[in-house]
Amino acid sequence: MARLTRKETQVQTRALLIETAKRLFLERGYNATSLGEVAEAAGFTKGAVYSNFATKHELGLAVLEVVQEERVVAILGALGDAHTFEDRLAGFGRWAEENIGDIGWTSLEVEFATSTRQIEEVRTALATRRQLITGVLADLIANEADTFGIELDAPAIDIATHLLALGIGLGVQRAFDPSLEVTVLVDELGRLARR
Amino acid sequence: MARLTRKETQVQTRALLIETAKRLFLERGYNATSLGEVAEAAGFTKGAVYSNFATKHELGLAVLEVVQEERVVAILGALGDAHTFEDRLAGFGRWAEENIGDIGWTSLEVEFATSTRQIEEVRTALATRRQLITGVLADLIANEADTFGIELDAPAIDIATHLLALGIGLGVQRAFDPSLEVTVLVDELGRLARR
DNA sequence: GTCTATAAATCGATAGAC
DNA sequence: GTCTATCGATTTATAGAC
Repeated sequence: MARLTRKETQVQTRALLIETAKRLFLERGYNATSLGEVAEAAGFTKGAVYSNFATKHELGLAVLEVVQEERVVAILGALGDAHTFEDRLAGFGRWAEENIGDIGWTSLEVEFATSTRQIEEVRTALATRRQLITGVLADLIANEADTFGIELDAPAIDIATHLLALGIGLGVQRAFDPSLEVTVLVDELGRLARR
Repeated sequence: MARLTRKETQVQTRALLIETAKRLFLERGYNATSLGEVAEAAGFTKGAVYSNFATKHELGLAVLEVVQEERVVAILGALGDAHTFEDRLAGFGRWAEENIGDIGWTSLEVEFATSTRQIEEVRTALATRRQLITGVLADLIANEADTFGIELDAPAIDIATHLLALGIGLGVQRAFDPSLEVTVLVDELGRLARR
């Protein structure tokens, strides 16, 4: 292993801070987690955090970026390499049951978004990312429809918006009421796909 | 005007505190509003708040209760006294466009729910209220379907869960991205109703 | 029941040494 | 770039007077 350059160690530190913050934010929530706790858990002090992130919400944005990327990758992976539409739908269903509102992805996104709504910089960043993610999901839907010869009765972007909102709404409610089933999301996807 | 008894003045104070807190929570958010600000804006001091509410989240729960009641009443009112199904649907559409994610109802509910997720007492209270509201909405849907002879292809409770989640998801996203249209909700309602 | 005063704790952010 | 030390501001919550 070659010695790391300064640039490399900084990238490493930054990544470690984001990873640690992600874990703590998911476990305890954004507001309930202090920068000091993040720093200590990562093996640094607050100074290291502020050397890499100007403010707490900048760290929050970085964490959210990672989380959202992972979520997109997870959805793609959930569809798997199945070759029939039913199998792919089933794969998504299994993923949804295990992930919607369970680990806390949705809670974190939503807590962060609502808690920082005063900060214009954060608001626009979240809006941009929302549009990006919706677009990716829409492309995925359009591609699935094309592959399996399904006719969509609404623009893919509308269906994506619909499903994303449904997932957020179910996830945030499920976080405080685990009795809420997410089957409605899977059912709806099947319905949207078939009509 | 007869002189108020002690009990009456306390009820009045409590109501005034809730009303003031509601306004500030909606404007600035739950976390960003301190109890001192609430007390001062209502013309009291923090002592008065703590005489009526044991903790901040207890005040938050009281505010949310009022907000949720108002929301249910508003939905009922939005349907209006129209006698055709199309008119009632149109009334709901107008209400949705003006209210979903605009004033901040959804943001407040969601911010409060996610920020207090550690507090078991709050969690169960929110879960109970969620089930209650979903039930009320389900009854409303079943009643509308019955009145206008519409056949529902899913249990009313599932449709209610679906619409509520959709409204929350759209509202929370619209709070930070006003470019998001809510027509998808109205469209979906019409679709759910007709099939 | 409300007010005054204050406790007690925390947190985000900064300054300066290394 | 990271650490130590600390500031400064704020907050929830409490104790005691009225």
